[in-house]
Amino acid sequence: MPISPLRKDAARNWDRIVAVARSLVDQGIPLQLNDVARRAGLGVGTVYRHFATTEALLETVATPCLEALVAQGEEALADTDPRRALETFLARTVEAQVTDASLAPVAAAPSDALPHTTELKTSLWATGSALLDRAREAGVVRPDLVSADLVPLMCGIAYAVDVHSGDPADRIDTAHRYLATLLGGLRAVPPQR
Amino acid sequence: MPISPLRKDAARNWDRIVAVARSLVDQGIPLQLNDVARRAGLGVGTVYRHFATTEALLETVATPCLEALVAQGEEALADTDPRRALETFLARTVEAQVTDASLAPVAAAPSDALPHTTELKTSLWATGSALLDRAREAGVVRPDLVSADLVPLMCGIAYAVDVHSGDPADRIDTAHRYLATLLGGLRAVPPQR
Amino acid sequence: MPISPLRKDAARNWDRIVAVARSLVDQGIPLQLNDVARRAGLGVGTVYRHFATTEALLETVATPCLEALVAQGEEALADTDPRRALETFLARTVEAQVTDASLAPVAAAPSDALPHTTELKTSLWATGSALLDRAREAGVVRPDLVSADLVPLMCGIAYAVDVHSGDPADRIDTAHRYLATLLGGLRAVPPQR
Amino acid sequence: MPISPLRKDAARNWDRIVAVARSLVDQGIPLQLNDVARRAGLGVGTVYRHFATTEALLETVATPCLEALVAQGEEALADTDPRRALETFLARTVEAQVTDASLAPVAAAPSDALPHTTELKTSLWATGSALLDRAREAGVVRPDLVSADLVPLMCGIAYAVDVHSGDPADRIDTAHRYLATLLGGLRAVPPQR
DNA sequence: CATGAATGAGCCTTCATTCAT
DNA sequence: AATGAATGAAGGCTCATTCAT
Repeated sequence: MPISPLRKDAARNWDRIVAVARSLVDQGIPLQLNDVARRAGLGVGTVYRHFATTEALLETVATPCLEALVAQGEEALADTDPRRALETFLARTVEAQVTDASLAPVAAAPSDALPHTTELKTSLWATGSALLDRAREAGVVRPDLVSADLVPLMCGIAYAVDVHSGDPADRIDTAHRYLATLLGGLRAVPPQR
Repeated sequence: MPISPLRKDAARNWDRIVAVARSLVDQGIPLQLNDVARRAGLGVGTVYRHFATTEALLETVATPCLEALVAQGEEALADTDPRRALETFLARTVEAQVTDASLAPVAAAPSDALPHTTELKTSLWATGSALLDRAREAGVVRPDLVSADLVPLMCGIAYAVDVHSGDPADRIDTAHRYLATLLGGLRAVPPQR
Repeated sequence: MPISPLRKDAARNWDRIVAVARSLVDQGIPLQLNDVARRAGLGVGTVYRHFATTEALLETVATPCLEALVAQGEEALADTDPRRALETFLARTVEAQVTDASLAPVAAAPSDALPHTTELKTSLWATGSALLDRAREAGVVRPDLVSADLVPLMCGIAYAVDVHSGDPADRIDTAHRYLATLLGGLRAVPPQR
Repeated sequence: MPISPLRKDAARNWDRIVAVARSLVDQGIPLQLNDVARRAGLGVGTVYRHFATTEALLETVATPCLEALVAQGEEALADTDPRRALETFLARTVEAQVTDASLAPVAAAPSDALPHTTELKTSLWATGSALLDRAREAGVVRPDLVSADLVPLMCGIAYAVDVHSGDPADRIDTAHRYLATLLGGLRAVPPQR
């Protein structure tokens, strides 16, 4: 949502822009501010006023979903079973990524256009980190995986689902299958044999 | 290498182009046929004559590496330990991907520019498939992973390594760590608890 | 200062705008009304209400300096030595131009945005003209230079100083040197030889 | 002229571009590569291929004139009268500047787009410098003017002529008058009084 | 009076591809 | 076969000015 309260008409334009961007993202069409402006029936300048860069717009599109994930992270932290807490949280994470095309690029980006995005990502990272630590201490995950690996691995799974590219309806199932496999390996396996 | 025998000068040009492209790929510079032509000291037309599209050139650059992987697949098939065979083969696969920037896009592409690329990829797929089947029959991998998942998962790991983006020298280690985790999960784990 | 009495708040805005513009001019940043508005913490409309064009604002910024020059012109007219009167006046003129970046464009402009600017420039022109005439009658300047040449020559010197572009601290010295040279030539030199 | 020999058609385009640019310069219309392309009936890319920047095109337009000046510099150096040599050279210089609008910006620019331009400017500077030194040694110019002042002063005169802005036909006369004045001052004048 | 959102023409630049030489 | 000039659509971004609130 816009940082400072906007005039009603400006707010309507802001909404339109984000809506158009959302629909483009959903159709897999790359965001271009000129294009967004045209489709929204607005001048380019208007779009640039609201979103200085493509990234800023994309992050704005992704924000609601990131916020939902943050909320789900809170819930996971409340779960007393360390393994279930971690696994549920990661499941929500990959589900979101394979469901909403705006997330993957935002998650993988090394830097953010909007401070708010950074806050959300930091919060998510902290949650994941806490959940992983707790699980590790409980001895339910292998000890050589660290919190800095969580984001790459989740992005990797989402990417794998993209590469798999079967029926769009199967994306979530595939994601679950891949995550389950990874989680199987994440469990504290003594290097067998 | 070029499919049909070329005149000697044409062959030299072909080599130059591929060499330039290889060095660009290694430096992380996106391939552009104009650019390649200039750096190779050739006309654009010459480059287009040899490689109709950027993809064709990229696949050509990737070919030796794919061929090496095919050879390693043969070796793996000769290994009598089903699990070790599979795991070794997958390890070679991800190592190649994180080492050679030309592979990831070729591996992930749903279609190929060159028939030869398709042959190599098909061969690799068949090898992976055979190794996976054998391992599954031996009961050493979980039964819900099918051969169509191998490529996506390997690409996913390579992507995860990219997202991790630490010291380039650590890429192989990171790749091994991620693969080990996945393989841990790949092992025939009874849904615990 | 604003022509007609303004409401107190309007006057405060006017002051802010001019102050911001002055600081921009001093930093060599080109005036843009949008930019000025933002830096002044005002709406663009407010700035446009006060100053219809960039030129109007620039002339307003230049005004105090022009007024000071007019005053110095009065003093020069009171000097009984015709040559010294002229030379001192011209010295003040170029010093002002190389010191205050708002002057050069205003001085060189063939037309003005503000009537008051025209008045000041006319007054300065008249002063220069009178001083030149007096000097010419006294036989201390060459006869082929006319009052219409004074402004161009002073602007030319200021421009030459810009082109010279050495240490900013040397600008005045350079200007003096160039003016001295010109004045040397201005003196009633019989085409020697 | 183009550095390496061009194909006939390319040469024709090069000529067209330069001709269009020349006519724009003569009409006082600012050069814009897109605009030049349109007027020349060529694609933008063609213009960009020949001239990477506006400055490069402008310098190309100015080149013949600069070359002529260089030639006149050679002649001046052959003149045995130190004062006449210097004064004639400077006269040619300002005449060129007020006659050809492409010169002033090129002369005043602190850096050049084309190496050839730099060569020409360097050569001119050296010539002016030599002529000035010779004149100074002969005691016919004041000692405090150095070669680094020549370019600024010539540019200043040209600028003064622009500011004067009378009948275009009078520009050369005005330039001569201003130069004569300056030269009068340049002569070795003991600080009189 | 003040605001500042909206406009959109206008400029710049890149690059994949074609085709005359 | 080789060349490389030409093309021009496409995309990015800025900024002076207007006008609804």
